[in-house]
Amino acid sequence: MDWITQVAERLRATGGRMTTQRRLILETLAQCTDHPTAEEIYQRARQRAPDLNLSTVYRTLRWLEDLGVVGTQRFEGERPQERFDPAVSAQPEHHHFRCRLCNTIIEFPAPLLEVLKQDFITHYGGTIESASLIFYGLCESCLQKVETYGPLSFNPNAITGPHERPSHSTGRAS
Amino acid sequence: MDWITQVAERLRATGGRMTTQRRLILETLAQCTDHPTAEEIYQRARQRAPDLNLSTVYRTLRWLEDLGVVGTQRFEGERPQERFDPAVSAQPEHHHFRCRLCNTIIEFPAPLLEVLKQDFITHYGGTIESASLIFYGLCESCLQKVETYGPLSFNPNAITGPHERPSHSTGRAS
DNA sequence: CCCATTATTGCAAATTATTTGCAATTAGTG
DNA sequence: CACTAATTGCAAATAATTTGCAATAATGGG
Ligand SMILES: [Mn+2]
Ligand SMILES: [Mn+2]
Ligand SMILES: [Zn+2]
Ligand SMILES: [Zn+2]
Repeated sequence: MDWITQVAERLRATGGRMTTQRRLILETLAQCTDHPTAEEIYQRARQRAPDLNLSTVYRTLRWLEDLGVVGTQRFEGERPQERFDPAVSAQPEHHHFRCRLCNTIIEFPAPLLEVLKQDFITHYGGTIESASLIFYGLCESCLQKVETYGPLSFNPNAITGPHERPSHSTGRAS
Repeated sequence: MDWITQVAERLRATGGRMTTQRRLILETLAQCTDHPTAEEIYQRARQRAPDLNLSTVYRTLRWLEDLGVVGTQRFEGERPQERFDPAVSAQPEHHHFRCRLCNTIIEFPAPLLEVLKQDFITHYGGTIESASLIFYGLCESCLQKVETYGPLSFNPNAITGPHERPSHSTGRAS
């Protein structure tokens, strides 16, 4: 039984219905190797069903989030938008490195984190149910480029557009 | 020389001006022991200067962010709003635990994280410039309560209001 | 296979967080 | 004290996400 059928069954079990849209979104997610935004998932899915609606994408994603089928991530320095992580079912506890220049994301396991969790609990008590660890820096390839060509002051892959926060302005004229 | 004067000097050094509003916001931040949102900082500061404007708060916070005087944090399960961290200058590398029930945040140092960073770099190369680690779970006191009274299905301290995401709804009637 | 029930969709409008343009104000400088 | 550029307040723009509702479609039973 494949992933989609599995999810579908969990859905049915709670009185939910498997619809064309949901199947499409699941198929789209299954093909992701990245951490797309709702909008990106919407655009990818829409290529096969142009009348799919963004609300449906959001609703489906929230539902999958509740089911633990997708995770959500927010990365610093980005527009305040949520990114979805279809990989959580495959690798339940993985963490993220994000390159400040090319925005590449590397997923990695961190078994050592358990020690940190234990450490915390010994000091402060309580329980830890989940953890989010994000490293920010330069990926190997960007590091090479910087070493070769000197520091880049700009982000070559930066998403541009209004409502960005490129380098701070208090309003003074340039 | 106190913290505010220090920040003020850094500001001057780049052609900035120290204004009443900025001083007020800095004083407000200096008194924070938590991780307030822009709105919260605005409300606290406004008690002393009712005509302070929220835009000014945002602009000042972004400026402080660039200076590395405040940090920003986003916690899972919250409204998608940014929280500001006035403690970064005092404790440059500290991390966060957030209680799922009472929303308490505990700050803690994690020197062991260096090992994890090294581990990562040995595997994938590149460099790590910063790291964000957040633990989610139950704080000691909530854990006690749960053990005594049984699991609470609701969050006693939850921020409520529209645009929340309380427990997922696909739109079906209840 | 068709019907009834009700979950789900598409659409448009609402919400909320954050940013921005601009004219009026003000800090810093001499 | 006057000048100039930085900053503010205000209102409006932007953008991500959610929601109400009528129309549509999935499921289960007859
Ligand atoms: Mn991932
Ligand atoms: Mn903190
Ligand atoms: Zn890179
Ligand atoms: Zn607690």
